[in-house]
Amino acid sequence: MLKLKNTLTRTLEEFKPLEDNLVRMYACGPTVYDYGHIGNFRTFVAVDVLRRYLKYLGYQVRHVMNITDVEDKIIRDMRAAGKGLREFTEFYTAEFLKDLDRLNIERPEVLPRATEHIAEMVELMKRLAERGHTYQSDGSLYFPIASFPTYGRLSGLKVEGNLAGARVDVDEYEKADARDFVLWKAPKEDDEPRWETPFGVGRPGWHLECSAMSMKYLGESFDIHCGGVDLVFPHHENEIAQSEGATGRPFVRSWFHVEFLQLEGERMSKSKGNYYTVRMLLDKGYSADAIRYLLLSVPYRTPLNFTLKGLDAATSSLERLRNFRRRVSNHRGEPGSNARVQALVEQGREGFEAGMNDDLNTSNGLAAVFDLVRDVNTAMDAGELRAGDREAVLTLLGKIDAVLGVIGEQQTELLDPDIEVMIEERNTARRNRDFNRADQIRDDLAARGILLEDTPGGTKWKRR
RNA sequence: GGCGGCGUAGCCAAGUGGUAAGGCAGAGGUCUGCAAAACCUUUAUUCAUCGGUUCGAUUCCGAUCGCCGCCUCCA
Repeated sequence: MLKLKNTLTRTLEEFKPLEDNLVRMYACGPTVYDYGHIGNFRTFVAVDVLRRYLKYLGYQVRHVMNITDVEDKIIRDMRAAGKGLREFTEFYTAEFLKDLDRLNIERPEVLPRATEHIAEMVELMKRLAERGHTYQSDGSLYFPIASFPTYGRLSGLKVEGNLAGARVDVDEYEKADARDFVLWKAPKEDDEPRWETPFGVGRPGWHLECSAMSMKYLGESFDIHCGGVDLVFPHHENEIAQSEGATGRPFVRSWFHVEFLQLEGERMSKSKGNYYTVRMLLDKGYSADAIRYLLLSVPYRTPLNFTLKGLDAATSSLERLRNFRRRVSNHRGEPGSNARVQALVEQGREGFEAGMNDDLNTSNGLAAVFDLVRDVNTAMDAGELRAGDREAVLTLLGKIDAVLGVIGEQQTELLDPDIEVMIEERNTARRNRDFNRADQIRDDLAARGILLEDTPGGTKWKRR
């Protein structure tokens, strides 16, 4: 039984969808004005592991992730780039999607763009206006938090306390109360993107987008809402106020917040150059799989220290998993199965699920996988693995990797004929105890990225 | 100042009121012509520091120090 920690209640709760077998989840996506960095992608990988594990458990998943394609920084940077809004945001949206693919992050079922949902936002504002949750000031529309008594429940920030004392001196808009937030923003300059609405000309506030789009695609109440911890306040707090203010119904059952990532023990900072994009790491020769592995190897609610040394370790760990699968695949065993090995497989499955069920504790899930690797390797060394066991191990490994998404597809490509010839020539040399010749061929192949292993079942090869 | 996360071996880290998972790296060994892969052994008398509760605390409580996040449309 999957248990998830819920930021709203601050407790570990048994997960059960509101509707039968369907899980409706929303994740706050990127603001497309620049390339994403690995801190951003920690969150998206964590959400991906969540959705994949839900599917592993047999749920159908409807996952929505917004693309914020109109916002202050976008406007600032598109001007600097001398581009139009659409042209500018399409570029970074495409780059974002490429990074999702590289990191083997499954596409959400729906990827709505804010600028394509202005009508829904207007509808939402109408409902809020009817219920007394809006006021107009200086051409913009605001949400008065005094109209929503439970404001602050998610973040635990007391309205009378910190919020009242928060710094508000450089506010650009006229608000009745410094804590109120904007729903619809009047343009500040002539060339800003804008839309005509009954609430005036302007563009949407960030919070409004997420409420409008999540409810459009998932309904007024849904199961899980995801995002980085930094979004708890004010973004998610405001989403709750807007959504529940408009519908009078509970917005989200469970809030899933991913902790921050540190880089080499320090805060990530673009201005200090202390950050990595996926592309930057690929250019350094690291694999996207290793990046994904490192990002998901630490439970999502724990701070993660991302280091290049850690990436090396992740690369080696992945290598171990792949070697294992290759070895099992190549294993020739007697027909039938061995009860002891079958028990190991069952133990591995249970261990993996126990870890994942505990609020997606991937550290413990992976520990169970590595225990399985060691125990099955030992069984193979002892000649205890039979054909049925091989299938059982591979099946389990496949199911687990459908969640982790790091091991990847089994290598099935064929070698070039001339390489086959070289391997054969080397084996002939070995039989004749001409080891100099044999080692020379092995070195030549290694230079071409083909690594050899001499096993009792013959010479095996792998790339890289 | 308020709220929250964290501080465990060289590195990344799990964890529980009863005596420290897993991965990487290191050392020794088995196997191998040599490798590779794999396996075995080994690497924290100790879990930031100081007090307290307890038969017993890394795990609970208090204080202190340090890192990170939010309180400003930043994952």
